[in-house]
Amino acid sequence: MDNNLLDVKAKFIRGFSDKTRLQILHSIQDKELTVSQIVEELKGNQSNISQHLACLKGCGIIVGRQEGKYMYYSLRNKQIKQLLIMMDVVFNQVEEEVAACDKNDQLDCCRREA
Amino acid sequence: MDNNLLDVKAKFIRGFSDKTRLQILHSIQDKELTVSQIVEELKGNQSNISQHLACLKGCGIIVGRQEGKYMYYSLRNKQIKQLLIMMDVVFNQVEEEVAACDKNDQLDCCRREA
DNA sequence: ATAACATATTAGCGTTTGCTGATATGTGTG
DNA sequence: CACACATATCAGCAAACGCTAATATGTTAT
Repeated sequence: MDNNLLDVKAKFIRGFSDKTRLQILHSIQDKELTVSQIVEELKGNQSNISQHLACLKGCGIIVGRQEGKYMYYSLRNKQIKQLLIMMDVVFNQVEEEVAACDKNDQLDCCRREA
Repeated sequence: MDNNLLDVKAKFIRGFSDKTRLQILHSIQDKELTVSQIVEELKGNQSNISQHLACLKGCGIIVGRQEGKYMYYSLRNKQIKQLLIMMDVVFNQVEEEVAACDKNDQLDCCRREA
């Protein structure tokens, strides 16, 4: 794969790799929501959520649709939803596997502090 | 979802969100490889690759198997491979979609410098 | 035009990340 | 044992990230 494309792909995936963004994605998994609705749902900070939305949009993961003074966000397409579901499934699987089999092979990515 | 579990899930996904790690995963997608084989294949730095392997292992994405003085790494299970493939497919789709339809909605995640 | 609301953007910060180079650990071999 | 080789870990640094608070932009209603 083209070297630069690989960078873009990494950035694409990084879009999914944050707790707040995962929460946002979950909240709009099946319905469009307004920024303020998302802020409300996550009990988050407006600026913070807005930045994460910009990130997700920049990654191609979500799309925005302006309607009046509201901005509605939703997943870009069905495949993104499927990917989210699959990430979930595989993650849960791995979690179980790790918990059940390898007591010494804990999930604790990179330099995760205690 | 439990708040902490969501953090772990984010870390899990973060495992996939780096160019070098994507390259490593690609190189061991269908076969086990030794650290030095991976270093060779990516033309990378041994320390660097080793750290990325530790990260991938900590994320539960890959597993290591020692054999003599060699350490063989491979994907943890078939589902990880499927997830990788699906990430690929969805990413390519999004890329096309963005390139074809929304000239103004460029893929350029978060604060990606020029 | 002004006011009120919804969202985006900016600045500054502390933390985390990824890299390199040096060093440590581990494993087989003479 | 000493030695070579394979891998892991550490230290230090620069860049990227995520957060908050403040401010700017945009949209509707009065």
